[in-house]
Amino acid sequence: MTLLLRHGASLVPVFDPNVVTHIIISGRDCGSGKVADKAGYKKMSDVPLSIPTLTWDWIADGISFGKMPEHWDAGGKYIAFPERSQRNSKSDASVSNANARSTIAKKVQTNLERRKYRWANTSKATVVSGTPPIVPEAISGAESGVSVQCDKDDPLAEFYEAAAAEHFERVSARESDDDDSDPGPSKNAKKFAAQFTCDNPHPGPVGGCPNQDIVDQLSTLLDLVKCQPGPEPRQRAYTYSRAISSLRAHPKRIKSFEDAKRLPGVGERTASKIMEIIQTGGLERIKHENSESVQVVKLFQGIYGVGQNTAQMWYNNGCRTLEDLKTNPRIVLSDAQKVGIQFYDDINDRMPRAEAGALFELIKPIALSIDPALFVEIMGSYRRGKADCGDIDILISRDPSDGRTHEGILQELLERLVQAGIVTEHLALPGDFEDLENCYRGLCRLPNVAGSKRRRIDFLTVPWKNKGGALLYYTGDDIFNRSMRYKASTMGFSLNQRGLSAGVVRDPSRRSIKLNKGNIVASETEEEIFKMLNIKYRPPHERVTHFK
DNA sequence: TGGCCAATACTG
DNA sequence: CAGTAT
DNA sequence: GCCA
Repeated sequence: MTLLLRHGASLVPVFDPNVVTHIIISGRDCGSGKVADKAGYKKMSDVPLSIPTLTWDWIADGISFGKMPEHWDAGGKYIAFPERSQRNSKSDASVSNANARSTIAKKVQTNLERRKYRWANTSKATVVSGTPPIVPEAISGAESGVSVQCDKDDPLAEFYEAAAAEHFERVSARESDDDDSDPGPSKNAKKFAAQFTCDNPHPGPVGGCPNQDIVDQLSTLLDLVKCQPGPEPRQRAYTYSRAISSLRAHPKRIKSFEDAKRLPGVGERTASKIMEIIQTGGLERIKHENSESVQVVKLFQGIYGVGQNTAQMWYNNGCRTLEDLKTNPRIVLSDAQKVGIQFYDDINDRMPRAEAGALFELIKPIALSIDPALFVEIMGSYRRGKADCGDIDILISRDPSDGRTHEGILQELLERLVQAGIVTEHLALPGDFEDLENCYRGLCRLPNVAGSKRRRIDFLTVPWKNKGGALLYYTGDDIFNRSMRYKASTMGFSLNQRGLSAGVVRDPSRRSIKLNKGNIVASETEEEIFKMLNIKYRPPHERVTHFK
């Protein structure tokens, strides 16, 4: 230590990335975790790369040479944690800006060529003659037409009330889970049904929720918490979302702390927050959490392929804007992330229901033209009847009773979709197209529509016998899924996209660890899975987020 | 105080 | 394997 | 953060 000080170094009591220029590691007993911890980071990867971690040798050599070695990283001789610099600094020389940008488009193709599969030329976006025409009004009228459509034409509209009624009983009676202990119609059900629409803006005008302001504030807080890394914020976020659901479902205005606390999923802390919102109209906590770092991290997490950890790391490295990411030579973007940045706004936009429908109506005939016996279904929020969709999920399967399967279909389909200018970029390709079960993620757009946005699209293929499990799984919504999975696990089952398994043996202390995989007992249809779990069947539009 | 929000595929 | 995504 |  004294040696360092004598040679002009200064030691700081508290690690501050703006002050500290080097981290010197002495002794081999010092693991990376320890260093990261000292610096106030969870992991070494969180430490800004601008601050080198060097071994004591750097000091020793520096002193013996009379001056510090110029290139501390030359040969990696003094690097204390090689794995840290490796992933990013490797690119220092290789990636220049212009280079990086111009390769984005090409990367997609490289991505394809990398695999052993053959693809149509992506860059040729001109439309092929076989493309079915788009019904213009389906698109152009989408903006204003949706709400109207839901009121009048939407066959799903009538289901909302029933769903709302059931929901209300569950919440008010504190029923446990989705099981079907039917207490009979409640007289409040109808009154509540009218307000349930605030939960789902689609069927009608928003604004009927008596606690909308509270919901909004808590949702804001939820958003801020969600982008923080680590399991704790994740749990808190889940708690908030439960409280919000509960609040949304509550038919009456919350007036007191006791009112709030009575809601399932609302405890002391949240009740206090609710009171603060009622009294002041806002939440101090939101201002507190909404720091620059959180905002930037949120921005970065909007990039496909960037999660909490990567976003935080980039922030710690000094990046603040999307431009920074493209410019900073230390940042190495994956192919998917490049696409994610290029179409940042498109991808983070939701599409009108009509657009999802139009895309599906383009895609389905193309799939059927390959094999008319295919089962092609759109899932996700579209299947649940939502008025806008974040992405398109398409399930493909085929009844093998005639001895044929859907093997190889996905690859063929994707080639045609690329050719037709519908699928435009790929994000993740299946490991093996010959498999009967695989998943694809990419971007698509409406061809023939000037300025149509890129939309996220997923294709999933499953063996016929798993069709029900997959449908259930990918139709969601996520809270509904979790609820079902949770119930399944408490009943000794396990539910995944392949179906419902029985005889699963779990580690008693850590239930997530399965000691025994069990056997699938229900999977071909959604109905049989519901039945097996003793849950009354719910059509997709009733699988809306609700508390238990 | 510990569990909850699972289970699985692709990327690098 | 860690991170991300569904 | 909530709940058993």
